[in-house]
Amino acid sequence: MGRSPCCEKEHTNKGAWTKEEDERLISYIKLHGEGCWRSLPKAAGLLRCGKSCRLRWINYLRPDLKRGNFTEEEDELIINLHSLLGNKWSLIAARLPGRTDNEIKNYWNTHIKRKLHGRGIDPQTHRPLITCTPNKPTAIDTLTTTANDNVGFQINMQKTKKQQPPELSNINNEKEDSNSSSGVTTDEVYPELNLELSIGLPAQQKRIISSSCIQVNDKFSKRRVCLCCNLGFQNSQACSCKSMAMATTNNYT
DNA sequence: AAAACTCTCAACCGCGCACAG
DNA sequence: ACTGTGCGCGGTTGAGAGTTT
Repeated sequence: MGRSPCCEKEHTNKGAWTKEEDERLISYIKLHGEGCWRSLPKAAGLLRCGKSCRLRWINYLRPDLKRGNFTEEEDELIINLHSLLGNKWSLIAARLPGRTDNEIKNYWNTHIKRKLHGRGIDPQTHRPLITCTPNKPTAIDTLTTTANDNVGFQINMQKTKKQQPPELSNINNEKEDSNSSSGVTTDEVYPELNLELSIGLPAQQKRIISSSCIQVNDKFSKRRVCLCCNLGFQNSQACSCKSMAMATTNNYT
């Protein structure tokens, strides 16, 4: 059956917005308010997809947007929030008035990542890099990131009703401490932050065997897979599983 | 001067979730 | 319980600006 398209693509403009389109959108939203994005383009006389209108408004035309460079304080706030929330750009943006998720995401990818690498910190894990060269993450870093992000932790964020601020619960102190390179918690630096977060083990599907080994239970088989071995680090310092066989997809039931 | 290369960021795309019927 | 619709999110792309050769 498939999903119905969000708009009739053959009758919509794409690419950069013109001044006239911006003005139409602004004046329509000033008159009628936000919302009902699907029907907005037609009502506003725009040959645009509703999603495109929403994005243009939220990321560029909204009057409360703070344009211009990020301050040092904003930088540090983003870094701290990212260490707690990961790539949850909308949650991060919700705590930076006047900034959009898209803006923060772009800023993260173009500036902050580099900044953290310069400090010797892995931007994904917020842990010190184990580097061969000063600024580049190694395969081991990638491995650690993969294991921690995808297998080791599952971040549970309780979703709430629309339009309400997200409710996250119970910051895991252990994680926070390990991520805080200065030893100062986010609570101390940003007491006004309400970051409720809980972290738990992932459900049944995958289980950590050792730091680099995961157990994968899928509908075909149960098997152990060593990420180190798969990346060619078997029998090295990076790999402690001492079992090349684990790198294969042999069943381990 | 211009070609090649790099960087930035606005915009697009596809997916998942919530909700109404 | 199921299905369709709309919205919002995160990842990715690509045009254009800036820089280097």
